Amino acid sequence: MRSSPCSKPKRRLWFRRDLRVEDNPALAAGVRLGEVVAVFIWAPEEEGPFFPGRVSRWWLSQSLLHLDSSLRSLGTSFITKRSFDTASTLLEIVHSTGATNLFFNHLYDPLSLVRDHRLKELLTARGITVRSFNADLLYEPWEVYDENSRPFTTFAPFWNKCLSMPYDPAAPLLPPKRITTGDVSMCPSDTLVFEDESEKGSNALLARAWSPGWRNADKSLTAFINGPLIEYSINRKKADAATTSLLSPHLHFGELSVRKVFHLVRMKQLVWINEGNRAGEESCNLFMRSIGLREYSRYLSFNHPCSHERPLLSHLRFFPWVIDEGYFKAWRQGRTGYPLVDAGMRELWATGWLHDRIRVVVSSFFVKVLQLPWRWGMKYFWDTLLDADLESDALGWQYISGTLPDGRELDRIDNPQFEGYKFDPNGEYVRRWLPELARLPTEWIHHPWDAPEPVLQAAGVELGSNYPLPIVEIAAAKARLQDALAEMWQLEAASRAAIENGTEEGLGDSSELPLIDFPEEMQMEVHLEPLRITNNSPAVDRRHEDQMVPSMTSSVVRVEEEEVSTDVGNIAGDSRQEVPSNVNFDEAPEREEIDGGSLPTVRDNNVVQHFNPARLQIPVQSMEDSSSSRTERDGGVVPVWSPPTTSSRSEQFVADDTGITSSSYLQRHPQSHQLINWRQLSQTM
DNA sequence: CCAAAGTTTAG
DNA sequence: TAAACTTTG
Repeated sequence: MRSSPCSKPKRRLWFRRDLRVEDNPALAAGVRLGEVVAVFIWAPEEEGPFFPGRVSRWWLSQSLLHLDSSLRSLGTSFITKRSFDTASTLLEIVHSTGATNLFFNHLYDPLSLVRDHRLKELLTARGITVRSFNADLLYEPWEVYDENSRPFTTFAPFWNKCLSMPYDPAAPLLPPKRITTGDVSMCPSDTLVFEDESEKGSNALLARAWSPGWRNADKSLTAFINGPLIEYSINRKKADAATTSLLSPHLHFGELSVRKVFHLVRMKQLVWINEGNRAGEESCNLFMRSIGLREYSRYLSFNHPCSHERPLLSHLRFFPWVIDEGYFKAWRQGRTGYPLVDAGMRELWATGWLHDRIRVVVSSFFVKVLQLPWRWGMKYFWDTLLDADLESDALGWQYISGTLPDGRELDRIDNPQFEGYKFDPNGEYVRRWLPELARLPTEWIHHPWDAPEPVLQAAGVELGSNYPLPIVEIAAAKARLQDALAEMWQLEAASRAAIENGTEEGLGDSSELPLIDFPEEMQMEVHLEPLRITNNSPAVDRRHEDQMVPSMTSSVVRVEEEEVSTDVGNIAGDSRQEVPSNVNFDEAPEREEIDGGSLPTVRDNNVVQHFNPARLQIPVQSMEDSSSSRTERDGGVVPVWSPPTTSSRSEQFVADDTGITSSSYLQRHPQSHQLINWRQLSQTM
């Protein structure tokens, strides 16, 4: 009965961030149709500045081991390849295994959008059938549109729409019972190295707290749903308790299917609704909302692929960021003088983890009090977080920075002292992570600078010596922020006027300037006590350019013994900008229908993109272009990701008939609702 | 019933 | 911080 090997379709299955065998549509499709060769390609240099950080690489390595053993026990081998060019490596594997098909699951970060499209063209041109699937989202970004068939630009209506779609997210697929392996005798695996010697010690600690791998992810999900979920609505505000799901790293690497999460949580919710358990019901809503934010981050990334490096609201281009690496360093080290902020930063450093609320606190402090460029902070998160996720982190930082239409107000400064008493009322969190303040009474724990001298003495705290005074006073930060915003609006107005007058070189249209790189070695002298800024401090160094992230290697000092070393940033310091490839999207077809499946594609008729991963420049889909064509659930037709049109109408986030009343802030600054005009940008890029 | 005062909530 | 929602006089 066996057909000859030649006539049997041979699938190649390309794993990326879908490291599971359960509910993996690409895997399921492959298994259904023939022999399968499973592949993982490690080409981190292609990620440009977003080379994974130490903890993230550790997780990946563990997850791959786990997947490898699953695949082997199902009957197939798992090929791993070290590569500097995914495309050529894939071609190589295709040839050496005689594969006729390539299956994989979608990714939505800007780099993958471009790379996957290019790969598909490349392989299709060589007679390989390529199919791609949704394994990462409840609904594909191109399935969710508003009543005018345009993409949503704010979260709440987006999420409402997701929750009221005419069809449910696909039900999870069971793992295959057995996988027929393809011939891999000509395709040896490379041994992948994810850590260097200096990182081993720190990584060993991670294994005590975390268990990567899809089966463990599944266990964590079950444990969460049967445990903390019911109290989630109450507990999620506490910085110090393990009451969140802790699923984000599992989700990032696709060890866990969000669709499974969705269906299990909803089943639980129905039970609680039946029991009349309001808190449980609400907990499910809130938890699913945070899953929704993850969905939205992909949605935004798909519709605005530059969101990881450029503000989505155009006026933010004119914000005069404070360029102060001393601030940056103090923030990273947890030496800002604000206990809640510092505790968070120490926890992040020590564990690669941070409670969601604390992420908001430290990033909002970073942007609003220190006024450092948000991309620096995002990069540091990227390097240190176990669940570092480009789309989610870009969404978070843009939200905090006020560069989203529904983000935090630009002129709002949260006071870490008050937030401290809100999220850590007893100071336990601060005491855990700041041993130098451990003996301070709760009354003063979140504002030691106000404490009477005898109290400080009794607690062994010497401000300015073993714990810093506030690096910037809140009142000074407020004043400074007002100045910066005034300057920003002035420049924005000037620029608009210049453009209207046809004086093309609009004043300070800074996003067109090259991003400024920092010198490799920074001669910041190590001041244990960073300069304090008060109301009468001299002017700070401000710049409008959206700067590159400075190298963190050279500037981090050991302040505590437990700070192993600064491997966190060492990758960032390497020069790995050498992955140039010119991408030309000229030939993209209008509509893709290849073996029933296709992936999001990028197309640009006018411009040959010089694709430099270190600085992605992709023309962005305009609101008007959004195709409204519907997608079938699995492997259906996908709208081509279209280029900007020539129309120059700028997108508005209107707060009109939908009943969103505009705040006084918005009345003063209506531009706060206006998306950056990507079309204009892309024409000059 | 209204308005003021208090409470909650936001990624 | 500030807006929306709830409680109270």
